[in-house]
Amino acid sequence: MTTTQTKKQQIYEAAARLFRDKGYSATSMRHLAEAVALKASSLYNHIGSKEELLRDICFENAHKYLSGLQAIAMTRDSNLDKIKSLIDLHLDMATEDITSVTAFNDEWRHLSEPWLSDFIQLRKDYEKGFLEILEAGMNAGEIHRADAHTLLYTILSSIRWLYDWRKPEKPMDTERIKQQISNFLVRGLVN
Amino acid sequence: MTTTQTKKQQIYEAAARLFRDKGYSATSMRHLAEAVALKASSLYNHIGSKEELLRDICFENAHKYLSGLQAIAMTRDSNLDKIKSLIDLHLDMATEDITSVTAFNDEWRHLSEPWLSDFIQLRKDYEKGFLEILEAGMNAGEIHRADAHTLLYTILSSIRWLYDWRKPEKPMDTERIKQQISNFLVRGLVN
DNA sequence: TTTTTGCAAACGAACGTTCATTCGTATTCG
DNA sequence: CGAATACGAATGAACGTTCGTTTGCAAAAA
Repeated sequence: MTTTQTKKQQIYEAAARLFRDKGYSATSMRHLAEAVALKASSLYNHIGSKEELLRDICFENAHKYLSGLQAIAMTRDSNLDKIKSLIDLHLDMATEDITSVTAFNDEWRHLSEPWLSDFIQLRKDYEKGFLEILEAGMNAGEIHRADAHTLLYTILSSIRWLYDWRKPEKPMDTERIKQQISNFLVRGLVN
Repeated sequence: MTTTQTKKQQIYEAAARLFRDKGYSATSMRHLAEAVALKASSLYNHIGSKEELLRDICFENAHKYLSGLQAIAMTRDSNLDKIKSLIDLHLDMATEDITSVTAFNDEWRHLSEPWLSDFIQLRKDYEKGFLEILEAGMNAGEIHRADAHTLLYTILSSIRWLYDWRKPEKPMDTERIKQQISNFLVRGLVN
């Protein structure tokens, strides 16, 4: 059974993919319309504006990351296990929705005020929560001591290629790749 | 003594910075002109076109990476030491020229044919050389066995935040950060 | 019938670029 | 020397094109 999508959903998915492939600025409404078999003017029967598309995509993903972080933070797991869960969260988001994550990492800068400030605040909140777990892990002797900011950004960046990589030359086993990345990062962290 | 720059050099540097901050498509010639205290039409006394700027920046960096790789590959170092040198190469490029590296990693996709194909070929060559060293390191038992592509892309991505990160809140000790990133990655690689 | 959807046409704005012209400063020539 | 010439650099105006978006109206769905 192929799940039926509303035209609005189709537009949002096509927009996310185009924003990823060409970037927000290089994506025109006429291109987007073509991707969903419409004319540009018809798009406005379903959406408000081009920036509204970007805005919704960015904030939807930001909230996914934040709620994922909060769920992990309130468990009773060890700090190392929390970090492993966070890495898994990023890997899952990257593999399950390879289009939208780029918006969260790259295209948000094309937001205009006041949403730009709002988004930056959400990102800061996320980083703060992640940093606290990293530092707690260091204080507990679970992970190698280093500048937490450096570790955080290195971890976040290292997963970017998964949704950034455009050449699906082989449908490689996603689970295997995820585990290898996780292994690699955790080996670099643990004491 | 402040070294005197030609207007052309100023334009290229401003362009690299704008391409990094706003992206190629969102950077207008009128913006760029303002950044070097000119009117848009005056830019064309010094440069050929907007895309020529992108092209030169992309290929200059691509060749820097490739020559760095070749120099490292022909040494008699162990494979692990070669990988350490490659990581250092990326860290050095990222910290010494924080503007242009983005072009190499992100903005090259806005090139048009035939330069786009040429650039992709250069990137493939680079990846091939890096992969060979990684695989040799695995065969020699120097680094942990895993899918080499996965390791390569994870390493390359993990360094991106250095030139991507826009908030120089503290002038943190660059050498310290570089060493911590290198430590983190090498710990994840070694057997 | 009322509401939703699609489209052609058109809007002002911004885009990269070209053009004729001007200004200042060297270089050449009488 | 002074006058004539050449040239690099900067500019405002305008070009054709594309941009995001609006409008008015027809067809389809409810």
